[in-house]
Amino acid sequence: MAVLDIKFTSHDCGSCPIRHRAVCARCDSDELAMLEEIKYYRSFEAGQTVIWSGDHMDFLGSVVTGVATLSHTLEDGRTQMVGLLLPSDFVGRPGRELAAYDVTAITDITMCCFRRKPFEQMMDRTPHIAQRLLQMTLDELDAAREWMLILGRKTAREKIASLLAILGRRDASLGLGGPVGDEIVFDLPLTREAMADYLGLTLETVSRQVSALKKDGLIELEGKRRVRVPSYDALLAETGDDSDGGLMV
Amino acid sequence: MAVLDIKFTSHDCGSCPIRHRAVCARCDSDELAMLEEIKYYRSFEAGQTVIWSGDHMDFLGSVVTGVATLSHTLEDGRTQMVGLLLPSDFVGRPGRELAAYDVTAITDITMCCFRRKPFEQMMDRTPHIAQRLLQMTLDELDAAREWMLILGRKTAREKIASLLAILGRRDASLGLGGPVGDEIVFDLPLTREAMADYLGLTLETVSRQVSALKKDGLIELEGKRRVRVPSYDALLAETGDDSDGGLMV
DNA sequence: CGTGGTCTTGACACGATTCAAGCCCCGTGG
DNA sequence: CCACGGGGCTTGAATCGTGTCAAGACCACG
Repeated sequence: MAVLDIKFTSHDCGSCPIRHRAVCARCDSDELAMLEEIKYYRSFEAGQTVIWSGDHMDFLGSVVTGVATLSHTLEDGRTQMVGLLLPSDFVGRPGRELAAYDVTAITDITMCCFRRKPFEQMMDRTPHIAQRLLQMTLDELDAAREWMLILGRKTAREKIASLLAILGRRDASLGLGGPVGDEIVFDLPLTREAMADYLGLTLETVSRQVSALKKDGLIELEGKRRVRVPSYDALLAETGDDSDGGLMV
Repeated sequence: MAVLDIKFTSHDCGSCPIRHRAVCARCDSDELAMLEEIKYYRSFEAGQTVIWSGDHMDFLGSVVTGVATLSHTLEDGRTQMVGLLLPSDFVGRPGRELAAYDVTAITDITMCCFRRKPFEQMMDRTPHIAQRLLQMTLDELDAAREWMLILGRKTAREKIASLLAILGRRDASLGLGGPVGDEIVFDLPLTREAMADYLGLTLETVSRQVSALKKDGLIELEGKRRVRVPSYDALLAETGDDSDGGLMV
């Protein structure tokens, strides 16, 4: 997490760490200047709720640093995570005033927030923002569908393996802990309970299956939150996906 | 299904039954004329596969009549439906050449197909199409997230009740079988197996829970495929969602 | 050194799956 | 006209995986 935990304080889009991946990725300098007019930063500590489902949202925004979650809760307390928000991910839906999900910071986070009305007006005028948002939304939809397969059809062991594979793939693509053979190492930004809410399991089952994968030599733990995967391919074989990798993008 | 089963043969967008809900909804007459240039119709019979995951797709398109599904299959045969495509729903992803999911007709269907390349060029030029596609994609993402909650956290009984509530809500919104009290009646376009693939269950469990809901008076069946719900509110109470209706849109 | 949060492990219960048998309905062919 | 066959569906019995409840370990922090 070291890289992601740096508090981002500058107000200059030019030096923003998510400049080229967020909703503003395609904007030119004029458009960025307009965004600077309507944006502000907010920070939340790990564990804080950013927004409650049903709340009025007067902003839309991007996660700049840290990790947050989107989740649904049933009245009896069962909760299902429906989105894992990493740096550059977008929060809120243009045209919707009331939040549809709970948003919770699970590490300390910084968000870049745009005032709703001017942002929506800007979306209508500058296609670059809408184009990028469409691309990001299509990516999220793909991720949601892969996730649905995990929730609906995989065993507990396959679910854990899939989650670790997804997190590992992401960190590998960021170039943290470069590839040595197909070994990968990464930090787990989720508690056992958050993993359970992601996967539709109980935290006890998560704990048992993590232990089982460890016993079988598929993963090693340094502390509770740092994971070493000696063979990424061996891990993939435990996900139940097609042998070609499964995680088509 | 009577209304949806009508074969649509005209090539004139003006009289198209999904003119105002599909990806072309915002297009003006000039834009429609351009679409007419690059479109063609295809029909598939119930049970036919429209596209296999991994196939090259040389078109994008909309379901005009009938019902189709999007699904993932694991190598050992477990399958999870990840999309239920109703008239006006869009198939394919701009910029992606290879299909990511299997598309299957579950009733006879008609599709309005656009040749890929010219459609993608047109998307870049005319914001009306991209705007509408963004809106539709955001709706699908919401549906996928509601679906994830169902898959991850609901019991078999709640899953069945939720699916029936979703299908009933849709048919009610189309004004078929108008509201009498809160009774609704609708056709079930899905087999027990398709319902199972939707909900991450086995077909036996689906059958058992449908029987249980029937025994408890929450639904009545006329034949296997026509459902009467005497009280929609009572059905909602079985979904496990918040009492306020849960299905926020 | 105590406290609280997080995680692990065990024993047991229960809900969903699996495997199997048979029903219902409709279309086909004798 | 009826027998036959098959697809879709239902139901039962046994099994298995995951959830539930409970106890305790580990670790950071005051």
